[in-house]
Amino acid sequence: MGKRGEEHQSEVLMILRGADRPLSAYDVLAELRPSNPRIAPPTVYRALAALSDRGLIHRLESLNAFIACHCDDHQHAVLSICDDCGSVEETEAPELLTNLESLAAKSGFKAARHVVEVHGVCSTCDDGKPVA
Amino acid sequence: MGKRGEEHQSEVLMILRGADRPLSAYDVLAELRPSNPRIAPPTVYRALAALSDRGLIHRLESLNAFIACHCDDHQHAVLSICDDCGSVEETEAPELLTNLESLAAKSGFKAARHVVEVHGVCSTCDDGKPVA
DNA sequence: CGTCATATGTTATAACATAACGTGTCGCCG
DNA sequence: CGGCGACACGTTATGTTATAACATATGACG
Repeated sequence: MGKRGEEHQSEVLMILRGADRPLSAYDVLAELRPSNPRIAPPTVYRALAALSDRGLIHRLESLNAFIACHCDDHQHAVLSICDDCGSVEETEAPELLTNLESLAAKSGFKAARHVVEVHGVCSTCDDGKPVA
Repeated sequence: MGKRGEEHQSEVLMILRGADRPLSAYDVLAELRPSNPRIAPPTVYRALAALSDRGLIHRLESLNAFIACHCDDHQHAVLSICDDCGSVEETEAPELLTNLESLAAKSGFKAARHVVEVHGVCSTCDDGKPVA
């Protein structure tokens, strides 16, 4: 089997980069199937976990879905999720996340990982309905 | 059937208040079963959704689980989740969340709901292993 | 060349969540 | 008072997300 794992990772990354919205693990699986008919969920999840560890994708915890990362600073990204069109914006906010850590640290909590997601309506969708 | 729904809500709230760790919807279901043998998942999810709307419980998106809320300010809570013992601390951080909103607003995004969760190790667990 | 450690593939199932439909309750209007 | 319409709740069934457990392939090393 050798390096099939890494090949899956790059294939998954391509798929996510080509998507204009978050994809679930099973969405990715479905896109993988044509070229890899016998692929199974654990393979996809392993590839997603590895890519996430390497800082190449974000997992959207509140959506159970994934997007390719476009940040310089993967660890300090804030994700703005449009509940209307499903698009996601990445914003880098190192200061805010530092504040968050120090806040937690006040009670002796050692932060290792952050989940910062904002749900709302993106500017494009908001323009479509300025009044209501 | 009348008010059975609200009765379920208060029973669910009691269960969550009595728990010292986050409970999944199915954990709650299991605790409801003895007194309500025929209860089904949608009933539990409806009760949880209603309690969440009312600001009485938090949903932990990164855990797919729920805790009772002890905050004054439910909307502006930050949740610190110990990956070691599973305990969760609620911290109120209205300023931080205001900053978060204005950050998102810079690109025209209208925030409606936040998910701010920090994973790490709580002070109690950290004391247990000061070196490693 | 054997065997051990590790990564990957595969099967099966566990855990989480909701769609869709049936049924009871209540208010409203005749 | 009785029927009927709206809505909430219960129930069945199923869809979606995730991982445990085991099988198999690969490569390192003696």
